[in-house]
Amino acid sequence: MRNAEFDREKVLRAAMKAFMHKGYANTSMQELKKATGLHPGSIYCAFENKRGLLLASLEQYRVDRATEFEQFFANSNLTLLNLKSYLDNVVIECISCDSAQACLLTKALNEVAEQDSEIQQVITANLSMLQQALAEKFTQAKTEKSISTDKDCDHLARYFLMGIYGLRTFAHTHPEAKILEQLAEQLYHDVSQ
Amino acid sequence: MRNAEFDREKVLRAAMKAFMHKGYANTSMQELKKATGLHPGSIYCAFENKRGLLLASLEQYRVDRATEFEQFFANSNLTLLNLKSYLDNVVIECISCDSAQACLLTKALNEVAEQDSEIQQVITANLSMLQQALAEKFTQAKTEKSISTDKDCDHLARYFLMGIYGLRTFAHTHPEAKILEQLAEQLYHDVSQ
DNA sequence: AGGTATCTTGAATGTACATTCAAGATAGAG
DNA sequence: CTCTATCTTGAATGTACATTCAAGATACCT
Repeated sequence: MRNAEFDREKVLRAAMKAFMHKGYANTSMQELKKATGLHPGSIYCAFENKRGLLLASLEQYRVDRATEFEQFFANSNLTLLNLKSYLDNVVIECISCDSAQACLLTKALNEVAEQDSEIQQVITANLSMLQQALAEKFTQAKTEKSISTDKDCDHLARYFLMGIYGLRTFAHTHPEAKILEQLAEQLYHDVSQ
Repeated sequence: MRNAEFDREKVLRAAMKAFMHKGYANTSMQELKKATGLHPGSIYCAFENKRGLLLASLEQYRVDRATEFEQFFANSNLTLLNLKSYLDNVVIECISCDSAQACLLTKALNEVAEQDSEIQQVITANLSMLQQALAEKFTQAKTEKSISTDKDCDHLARYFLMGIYGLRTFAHTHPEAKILEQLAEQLYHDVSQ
């Protein structure tokens, strides 16, 4: 008997980073080897192939993001303020201009989902989970009386998420802090008034 | 003497369609040959290489979209209503689920701009032009007294564009007409109130 | 300490691709 | 009608890639 030597989570996070930085097709096996420290043989043994590595990375991304999400809402009953923090964090990621901070889900959605319905489904499921988690937070904010609008919480969550997608794309061409903050500010206003 | 036989605009629109559908890296020269009707040699003679074809396609896309944009604002003094029509048209394109109706600029921005600063610049310039054109329309809507907000028109244009980016991404996972229309409706409301 | 099952390694493989180029075709000039 | 400059064709080229696999290394069990 002998166990694998590598740390699966570390490997997947490295692969995630590489895919986010250069995209799926443009990340060669050699680059994945360099990024993960795993030789091709090991990658194929552990994940079947490059596509399997992407699928595993997407799953790890989901887990990591879900954890991160809960942390934003852990320390307070002021759910609406936490939603603001969550949004501010997106802006910070956008400003950092670190392409490794992009969203693996939207990146992969643009590049590979069109050609691969399984990956399409995985990504859609992940984003739907995020959307539902946001809807719950909006519902909570309503019961806390922080939001007085009569709009549907599912709708608010969708609009908020749409804004985040838009913000990320916008940042690709205009990564100026002030402008992104202004946009986020209005988005926050429009979902909370 | 002898002139080229192919119609440059037709070829570029076919290439555009192919790139929008499958992305840049995943569209092989063979597929481009099938799409454009041009043999590899002709493509290389006319556009230098595959990247040159993308650049030329991006330029044709800019021209086509600028024409289309002006048409939306040609027939009326009710600029605000025309902005609504423009937005509704984005929703219609999203609903059609025809990936060839996606936005070549955002698609290329996601896939290649990160690795190629010239293409990055071209796309950024194109999107900035659209943003500025939108800002002018918002200014006009204000002088027509259709908009009473004291918000900066440049800001309104950016927010509107951000919403469109978000809408397009959102549609990839939820191409349901009703939901997209609802989101567009709120976006319109938030920029026009 | 020895045996073995499993993991790791990285060179070898085949494939798919962008790109080239020389032969063939054709429009227009004279 | 002939000639030639230019365009068109598509097979040939070299490269870069994902994937495989057999040899080597190593941890665990007895």
